[in-house]
Amino acid sequence: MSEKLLVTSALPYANGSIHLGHLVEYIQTDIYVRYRRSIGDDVTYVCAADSHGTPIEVNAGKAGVTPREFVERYRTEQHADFQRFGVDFSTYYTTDSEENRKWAWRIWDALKARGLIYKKSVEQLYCEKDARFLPDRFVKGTCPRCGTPEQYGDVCEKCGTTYDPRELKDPRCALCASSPVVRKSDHAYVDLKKVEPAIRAWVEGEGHLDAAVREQVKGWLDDLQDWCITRDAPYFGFPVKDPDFPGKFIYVWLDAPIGYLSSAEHFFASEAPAGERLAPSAFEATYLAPGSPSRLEHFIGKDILRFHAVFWPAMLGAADLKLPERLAVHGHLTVNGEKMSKSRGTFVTARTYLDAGLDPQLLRYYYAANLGPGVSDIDLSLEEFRNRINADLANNVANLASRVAALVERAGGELDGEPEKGIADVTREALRLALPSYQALEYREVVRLVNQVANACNKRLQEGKPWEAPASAESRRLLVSCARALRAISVMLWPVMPLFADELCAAFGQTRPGTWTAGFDPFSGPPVVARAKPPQIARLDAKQVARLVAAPEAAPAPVPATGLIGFDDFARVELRVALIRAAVRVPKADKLLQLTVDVGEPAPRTIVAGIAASYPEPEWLVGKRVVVVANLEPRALRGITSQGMLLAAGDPPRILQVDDGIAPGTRVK
RNA sequence: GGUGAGGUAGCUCAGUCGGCUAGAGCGAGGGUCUCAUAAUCCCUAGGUCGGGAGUUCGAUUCUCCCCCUCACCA
Repeated sequence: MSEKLLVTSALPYANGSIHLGHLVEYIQTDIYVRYRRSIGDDVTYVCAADSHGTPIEVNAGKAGVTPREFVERYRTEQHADFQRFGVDFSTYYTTDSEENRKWAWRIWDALKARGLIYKKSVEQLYCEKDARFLPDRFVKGTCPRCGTPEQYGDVCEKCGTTYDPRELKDPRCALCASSPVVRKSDHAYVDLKKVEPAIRAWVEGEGHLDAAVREQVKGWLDDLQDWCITRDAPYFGFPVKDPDFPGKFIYVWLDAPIGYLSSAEHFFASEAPAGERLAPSAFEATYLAPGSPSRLEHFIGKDILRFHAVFWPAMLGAADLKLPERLAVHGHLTVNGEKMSKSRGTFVTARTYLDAGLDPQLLRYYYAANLGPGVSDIDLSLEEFRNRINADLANNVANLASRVAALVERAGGELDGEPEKGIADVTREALRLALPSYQALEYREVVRLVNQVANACNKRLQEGKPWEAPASAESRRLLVSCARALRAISVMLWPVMPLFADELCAAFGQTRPGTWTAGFDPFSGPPVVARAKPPQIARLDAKQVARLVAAPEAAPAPVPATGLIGFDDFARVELRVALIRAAVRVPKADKLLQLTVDVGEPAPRTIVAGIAASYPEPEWLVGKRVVVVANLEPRALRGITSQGMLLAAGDPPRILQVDDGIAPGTRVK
């Protein structure tokens, strides 16, 4: 009965922080994964940082670190953010891995062996100063149609015209502002027309795509354009091994989806629990081979549909791998009805949400309440968010739990017995309908069902007035009915709000079934007791929600009038003990020393400190222990990236030393 | 310009394989209980189902034309 699934969310580009728009997808996927696990399926949920491409290569350079370091920083941050929102990946790997290199080369070879790759010479803009070809978004110029200046190389924001970067008037390199020249280069193209029938068969296959999406994709298939899969150096990515394309790199969009496979392979080979590991060959036989006993499901946003519905099946098919059982496509997030925008302050990051003091489960609930299987955008209206949470969770569900708990307490002892028919019918029906709704990604429907059950209970309490005689047989029966209906709510809501659901069940001494099946009956089970206070959902007020869209670039955190800071402010500063390994003067700088310090991490850090005046012989510092701010944003001083700051005092400043007994890396509290 | 999706109560949406008085939740107005988080529960919306034409005994649901919104593409 139980199925094996490999489920993926799109791989976030390791070039920025996670925002609420990303979270629509990861929460949608995570809810599905949890639903599947709760019905007893064996789900591996794979994700990774998409680590290649020109923007990463360029931005790493600007930050003064290697692309690999740059990517790793974002990968770590992204993974932590996802975890805070309850997104339960089996693994969060990277596309810049040996496994992925191997898979990318294998798929290239497969495309080649099928005769799908051909060479074409193309003209592109080339910046002689930076010695690189310029991708569309690295060119700025004047729109050839409407004359608007400062437009990117692919599309005019003003008039919406799309064009070739070569058509721009006064093109400029976005990096150095010099004028690019046109230069030719040979590139590899995939001849998609040759595999069009196979792609079409998959697209039209039952259950693979939502109807509206399918129509969209079929439109593309009628006029397939070939796909360029190489890029010129400098590029952060895998080199092409094929001797026909010397010096070229594999385009990031070829190796990104391959990251699904390589990350899963990596998980089974080295991260899975000991008893569940699979060697690459066994993994492939179980999850990737045609006819293998598992489902492959991808969740993506509509913006990357073409890559997943056209290119990806072509790649998999060429490599004799099975095609996905489902491609679930969602719409974008708007905030207060508009595209997220930094200038309007509606570009809300995961951190901003958490910093506003909001429970991540509330966002999960709101998304669930608005998510269906279609591609329509969902809007995070602050007003609606607040209404939804207050009306459904605080007033209806959590308040029901709260009143039932108080009454169970007054009824005394353990309660058991047959439920009231009315409540039982509504509840069983809701459970029955919730299963297929989850399967169909109709989370809106599940949320509706949950509220229907809570509403039926609230209504009966109002009629039955069990507070007048809590210990009477009728009251006890009603309370058992409500407590167990809450158990059903816990089961239905668990994929959306796992912590809340677990607490809800436990509060009445109830349990969630190990496996939620159609046969599960919430009305037979352990007796109802008032074991713990049920979980609370505090009503949100407008002020709290408004913190999400606080004015952009707002004044630095307002210091309270007293000049005091809260503990939280202090806790955000990560102070650690560091051991100085080396210290040298920074050339042409009177005050700066470049220090190499050990802060208990695998690699030492470089810190530039303005303490040279006090230490004419920098070597004296070697072996000393100091305190550094470890989570300070890296900053370049005199061309050297300083990864932190050390505490010093006086004028000229001298270091604050630490006892020898304290190990490098120890957190200072 | 092409392709695709969509336009139903103030808001978010459901629905009709053509048919009795077109539904839900939220918001708003009025009332109610007091176990509960000023929560619950009850009543109140009369919306040309984007516009027009056609098919039909009958269309919001089918056909055609038009308008508008969104997405993708050239």
